[in-house]
Amino acid sequence: MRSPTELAQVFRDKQLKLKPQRQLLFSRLHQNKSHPTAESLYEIASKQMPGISLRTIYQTLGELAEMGELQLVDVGIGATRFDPNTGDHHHFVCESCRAMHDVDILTSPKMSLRRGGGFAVNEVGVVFCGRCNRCNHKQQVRSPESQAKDKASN
Amino acid sequence: MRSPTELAQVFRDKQLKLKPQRQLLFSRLHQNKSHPTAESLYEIASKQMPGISLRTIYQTLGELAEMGELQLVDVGIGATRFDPNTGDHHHFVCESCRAMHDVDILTSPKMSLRRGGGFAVNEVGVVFCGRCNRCNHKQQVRSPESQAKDKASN
DNA sequence: TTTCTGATTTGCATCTAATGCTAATTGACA
DNA sequence: TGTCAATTAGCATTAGATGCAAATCAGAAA
Repeated sequence: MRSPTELAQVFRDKQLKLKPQRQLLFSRLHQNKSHPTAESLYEIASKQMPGISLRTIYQTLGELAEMGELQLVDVGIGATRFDPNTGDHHHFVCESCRAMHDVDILTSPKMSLRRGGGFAVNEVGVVFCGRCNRCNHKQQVRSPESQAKDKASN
Repeated sequence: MRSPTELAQVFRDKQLKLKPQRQLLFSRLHQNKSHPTAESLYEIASKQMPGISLRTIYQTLGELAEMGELQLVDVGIGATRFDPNTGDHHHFVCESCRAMHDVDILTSPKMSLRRGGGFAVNEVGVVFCGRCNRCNHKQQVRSPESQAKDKASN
């Protein structure tokens, strides 16, 4: 995703308005490596701009995605994640805390270009599931409360 | 997934009952390569057993998945698919008709075992997106009605 | 600066997919 | 045949997301 300043220019060029809600989201998303959901962005944005609507978050995220500024990542568990890193890469998801991390591409180009069974492949998504570093170090039996705590601290 | 007969035995051994609803689902799932959703199984099952509950479909699918007889495939668009092929393989999804097809594994074992960035990887899911054979041959502009028709015929 | 207008925001209703809960039913064994 | 726990089915509820319409407002034009 481009910088907030660059995005502002893009929006101006397209005759789109630069409301403070958008600018806030631009800045919260730029170089954000946490793969936030709409809800988590809503919480973050609400701190700076109480009263901002969740609907607006969805709206803006959708627009940015459509403009190719954001990558949508949906691994099937929970909500869609939004990734400002639009380069060629894949994702690791921790089964325990659900944190998501970028994984630099390691599939061979052949894999992406492969045609098999008559399919024309446009995209290849690879999702690695497992336990992240942090969760690996907490191997004890965990209470649901402490798991909830984990989740909240992401 | 094992055959309906084998499954019946497994269920008996576990003191689980063999209601006709279950037996129907066993037979509809066995060697089913269509990657059905709960809803689509519901439609199919309803034809043979009008009045069967969608809740029962979800229930039974969940049990079979927990027993390792079914693989859950969730690519983030629409509902979870259920795959009786529990072997090591991946999936192709057609962006146009949403049909899903098995793709025999082509990731190297190294990829599955890989550890990177401190992650302990348990599973690697690869999803290929594109256009299937059939949809590739219908490149004309399509009306929403004809697309709906496609969807219904899966 | 003021006016105007269409883009944005927001709140609410709605939707899909799925699960929780409970009363009623029933398979299978004694 | 009777018993009882497993199962079913219906209904409520949830999470995540989108559709819609009224109110608001950024920014161009006057």
